[in-house]
Amino acid sequence: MCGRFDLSETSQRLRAQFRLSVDPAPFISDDVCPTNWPPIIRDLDGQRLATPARWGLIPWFAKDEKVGVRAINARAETIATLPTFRNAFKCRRCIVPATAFYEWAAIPGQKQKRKYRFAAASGELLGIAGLWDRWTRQSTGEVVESFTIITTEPNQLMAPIHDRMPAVLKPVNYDVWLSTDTPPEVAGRLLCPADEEVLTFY
DNA sequence: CCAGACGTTGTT
DNA sequence: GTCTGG
DNA sequence: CCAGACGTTGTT
DNA sequence: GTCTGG
Repeated sequence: MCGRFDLSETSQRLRAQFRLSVDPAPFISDDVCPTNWPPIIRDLDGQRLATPARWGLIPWFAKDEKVGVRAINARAETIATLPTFRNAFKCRRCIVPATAFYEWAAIPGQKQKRKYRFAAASGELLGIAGLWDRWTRQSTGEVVESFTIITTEPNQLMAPIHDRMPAVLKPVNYDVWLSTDTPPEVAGRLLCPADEEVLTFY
């Protein structure tokens, strides 16, 4: 699973690595949590932009935003059919940029879990597959954009630590993942566990 | 038919 | 123990 | 995901 | 909005 990550990059670096149309607003945190508003990457009106969204997807049909706290992750295996995610999977895919993500594992005999940090072996940013949605608060008309991180099976590096991992996209697939012209069944094939050599951890 | 849920993870 | 907030 | 709280009353 | 459970 993925419940915390690190995003500590300059706007210029974000723009370069994801070929954004403009520099995004600065955002730095080595401890991004659910309900925070990190930037997510989308293709909007022909531009590739990184703009803030709330972590924890609130489905457009939800009556209250509390629904979002339960949807910080979405299983790759079920996004095509679950009501909360299926429309987003068809036409609202995004990339969550991250310097690293964290996983925790219990250590036998110890009370506190150990935290592991996973980063790209290349030193570049990770592009994690996500879905987003737009929700309107009935009482005020306020529009809230939110997102979830897609998880998949662990690769061999992750397996000893955890039974799920975020779906890390290959840079060569960024365009296809973000394009609304890509059919969901094609997009779904991009959500496989990362190759072992892509990540390092400590 | 209406009412209520709509999710993942880890842990038991 | 379990829920809420970040 | 973890950290921190863990309440009631009356009013909208 | 749409599905599930009663």
